[in-house]
Amino acid sequence: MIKSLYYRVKGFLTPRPSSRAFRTNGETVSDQPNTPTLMFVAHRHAESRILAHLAKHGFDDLTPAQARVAARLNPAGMRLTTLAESAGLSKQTAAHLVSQLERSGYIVRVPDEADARAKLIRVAARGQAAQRCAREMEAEIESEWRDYLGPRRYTGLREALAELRAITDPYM
Amino acid sequence: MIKSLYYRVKGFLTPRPSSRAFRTNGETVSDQPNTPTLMFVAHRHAESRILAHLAKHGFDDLTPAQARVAARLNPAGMRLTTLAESAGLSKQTAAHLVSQLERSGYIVRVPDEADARAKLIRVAARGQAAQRCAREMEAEIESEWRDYLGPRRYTGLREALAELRAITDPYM
DNA sequence: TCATTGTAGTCAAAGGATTTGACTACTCGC
DNA sequence: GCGAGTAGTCAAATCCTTTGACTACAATGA
Repeated sequence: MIKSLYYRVKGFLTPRPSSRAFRTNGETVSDQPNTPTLMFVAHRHAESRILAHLAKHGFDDLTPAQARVAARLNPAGMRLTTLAESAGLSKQTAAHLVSQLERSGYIVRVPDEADARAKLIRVAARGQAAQRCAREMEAEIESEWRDYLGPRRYTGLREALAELRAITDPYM
Repeated sequence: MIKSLYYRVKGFLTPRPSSRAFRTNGETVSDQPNTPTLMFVAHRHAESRILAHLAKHGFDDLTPAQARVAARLNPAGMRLTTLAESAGLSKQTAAHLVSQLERSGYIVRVPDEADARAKLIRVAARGQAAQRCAREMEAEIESEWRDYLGPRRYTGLREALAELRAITDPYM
């Protein structure tokens, strides 16, 4: 028996409500996509809520791609190539988004003392404010997830995802 | 003590190796991003491998966005609106991608008997072949992840993700 | 020292993806 | 039938990403 398709109700193992097809208006839709797709769905949900939260607090000039790349920046400063690699973008795409973020006042580019070819991308005051704003919603979402799954399972989820980085994140 | 930052080695609780900063060439990079970002990283890895696998087997005219939308189709047929909603796209974007997929022979649009306004998007033979091809790599990735995390933790990951759909997937 | 090789970042053009707003055709409930 | 709502389309504008070529500086080793 495939255990994961069942759950416990009043002491019995019962098919999950989600394991039926739904929307049966002439079309049928199978459920439980593969694991990567499940990750995509949850990520998209979180991202759009964070973006909406930012927009509501005055950071309404951030596009999704800009926000995604800005989320990886730390105050200490980062090189473009490192940023691109960590965000999974080409240097050109990263440079394009960084230029937009610079124009909007979220970041600044300063020379890198250690290497005259390089520049450090630093989070400006406005960028730090945006990061704080984003972190508010992130915390809210994570606590919703923790409440829904329970602390034990939520921690397990996070740890499993963190460890998967070792075999999925080319930046590591 | 924050438990999740520690792991068990030879009976002791030890800081995770990943909880140091890395890339210390003048820049520092903090690690362990938030949970949604961890999901994003793993999903991106899987998606690009699936796309590469498809390209290697003759499905090299699929763009990422096309593949993402095609992955949600089932052979029974689906309406555009349903597809758009399930993929998290606007109707217009979905229609655009579906037209491309139709031109490339992956899907066909047939009238919906139940509603003269609607059409059913059906996966054509080429589309079914592509879906089989994609599923090969999906299975490979899932089994790698299972091997890496162990069956127990992998199942926990999958179940947690599946249950999160209830509060993150507007389509459900 | 100087030539070679490689890395950091930029420019520009092309194409792909997505949104916005307006529109037609059809359905459903009253 | 009539009004409100739904399924899908058209077109324009914008955003995102890739490709290829390029400049400037760094690191290596003869």
